This record gives sequence, C-alpha cells and structure tokens, in this order.
Amino acid sequence: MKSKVLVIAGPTAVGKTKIAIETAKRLNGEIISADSMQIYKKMDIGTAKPTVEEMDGIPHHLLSVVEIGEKFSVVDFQKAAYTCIEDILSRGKVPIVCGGTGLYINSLVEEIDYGEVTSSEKLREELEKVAKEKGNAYLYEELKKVDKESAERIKLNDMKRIIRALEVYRVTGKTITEFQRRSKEKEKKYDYIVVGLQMEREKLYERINLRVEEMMKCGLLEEAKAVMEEMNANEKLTSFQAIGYKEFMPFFEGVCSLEEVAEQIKQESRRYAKRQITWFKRTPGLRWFDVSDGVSVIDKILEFYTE
RNA sequence: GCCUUGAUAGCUCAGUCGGUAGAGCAGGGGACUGAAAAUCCCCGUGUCGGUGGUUCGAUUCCGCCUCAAGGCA
Repeated sequence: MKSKVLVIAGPTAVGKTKIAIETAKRLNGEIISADSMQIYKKMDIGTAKPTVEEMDGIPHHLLSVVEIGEKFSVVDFQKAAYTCIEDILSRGKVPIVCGGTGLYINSLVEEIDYGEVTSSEKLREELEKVAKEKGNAYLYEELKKVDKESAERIKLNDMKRIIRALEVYRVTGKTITEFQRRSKEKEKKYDYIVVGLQMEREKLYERINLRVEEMMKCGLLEEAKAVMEEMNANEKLTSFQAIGYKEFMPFFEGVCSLEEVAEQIKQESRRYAKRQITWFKRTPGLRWFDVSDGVSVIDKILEFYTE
C-alpha cells in the first residue's frame, strides 16, 4: 500500500494557502510549498508568502530556503520535496504539497525522472549565441536532425525548449524524447491525491486586483527596492522573473507612476493565473473544487482524500 | 441658442470613391519533462449612435433626432 500525498494546486490568489492550512489541521499534516518564487528569501510580500500568523502552527517546508542570487530548478525542488515527504511520513504525519507552479507539481504527481543530465550553463549560452546569430530556424533544424520527435512537439520560436533538447543531446548523446519515454515507464512511489482549487474567473481577477492593492499597502515598494538591489537588475536570475518586483523598475527610473506599476502587476498576475489554470486542467487525476462553497470545501477535500 | 467636429469590437481608433468591416491594446483557448511567476502557439460578427429618405442595395450619401468634445454668442 503506497503512502498518500495530498496535493493542493490552483491559480494564484484562489486561496490555496488558507485551505491547505485548514486541511493540514484536520489531517495532522505538514505543508510542502510547490512555488518557484516563494522558495526565495526576502521575496515575501510580492510572492504572497504565508506569514507566521497565517501558518498558525502548521509546519511549512521549502519556503525561503534559497538566496535571491542562487539557481534553483525543478530537480532541486523534486529532490527536496521527496526528502520532505519521507521525513513527514516517518513522523506519522500527512504530507500536503501546496503551490501554483505547474512544473513543480507535475514533477511530483508524475514522478518525472529527469535522469542524471546536469544542465550546462556554458552550453546554453553558446546555443543562445548561435540562435541570435543564425536565427531560430537554424537551431530548430539542428534539433530536427538529432531528435525528430521533440522537434515535432516544440514550436520553432520556443527557444528555451529547443535549447534544452539540444543540450540534453549534446551532454548525454541521448535524446530528451528517450529520457521522457523512460521516465514514463517507472513505477510511482506515492499515491497522489490531487486537488485543484478554482472559482469564477471574474471573481478570481477581482481577488488578484485586490491582493495587489493590499501588497502595495503592506510595503511592496520597499521590498522591491531591496530585492532589486540584491539582484542587481540581473535579468538572468530566476528570481528576477517573479511578478511584483521588476515592474517597479520604470518607477525607479521615474518614467511611470506607482499606480501604473500596480496595474502592470495586476495584469501580469491575471495572465499568469490563466496559464496556471490551463496547466492544471491537464494534470492527471486532478479533481476540481470550487472554493466559493466556503468552509465545506475542506470537508469535500477530506472526503476525496479518504476515498 | 448658433456653428464645427465626432459617434464603428470591452477600450483607443482605421476604413468602406455605396456591395454589411480591421488594427493595436484588453480578453479568450492551448502547449509545457533540469530557466517555469519563464517560454511559446492559436483566436476578431460588431443592431458601424437612433430614425426617415435616395438607391437593386446604406455603416458609407442626404434630412431630422440623441449624446459627446471644441468654438461663437
């Protein structure tokens, strides 16, 4: 009998944090964050990281564990998450994975085996250069030659994926398609119960807008100033990609107002939510729960977990 | 009160020398296997302000009405 792992996914601002904490209380659980930005230290307000008061005594893992300037990838996440799951289970408690990063959730739910391929920063930069000089089509043709299958899946302009596929081939001599196939054949260790939280789109957008206003009131400007300074405006950092920080740059340069920054953050958050929903729609085994049902969602989730 | 200009997609506006229309933004859908809050792909029917008239045919021309902006009193 495999151990159960409860997974709570959903778009930004849908109310994952609160529901996960309430569920953890009822299940004697601990929360493992699956959020690619809350993993960073000091990025608290902008990433809507739960506060100690909100956590209400429930242990949280994988929050604020990486320095802003550090690299952190899905594989790092996956390894850390497995360790947390084992640890929580060994203490007789229920692991609850909660977050909005589709790729991270996916790495667990499908237990993807990324193999031993380490990414090569040097090779990536090289390939980026080639793409710039010879155009996207050139690299795409290269990929076609070595891995026709992935070339069919990946679109011509999706450089990040083309570069990754080429990187895998050059480093290992095997295609990414082969690694993916092998990963699918593996038996899973855990029984994942996947919950997707949702609400009416219009309401969700209203909540996003409201939350950004709240963030502004809670000192997002100061936090962004400190974070941007530490990043040194280095666009290459993963943490730089977070919504809610880089948007302040035009304000710091004096070319736009604080209101415009807030509008920008709201809009990007709305778009992000949309992409998250798309991702979770095709997550295997995911069951949707409408949070507008109020407190009874928790009961329904518990029922689903026990089934 | 008079004159001028405008009224076309959720918004800003193009356009149709008369044959029922298209950009940007917003928005929607989708993809995703070591950067993922990233990256990429696809999607434009709307009483062309209302109402009469001319016409085979009007969003387009003409009259009147409504509203808005500007000007003159």
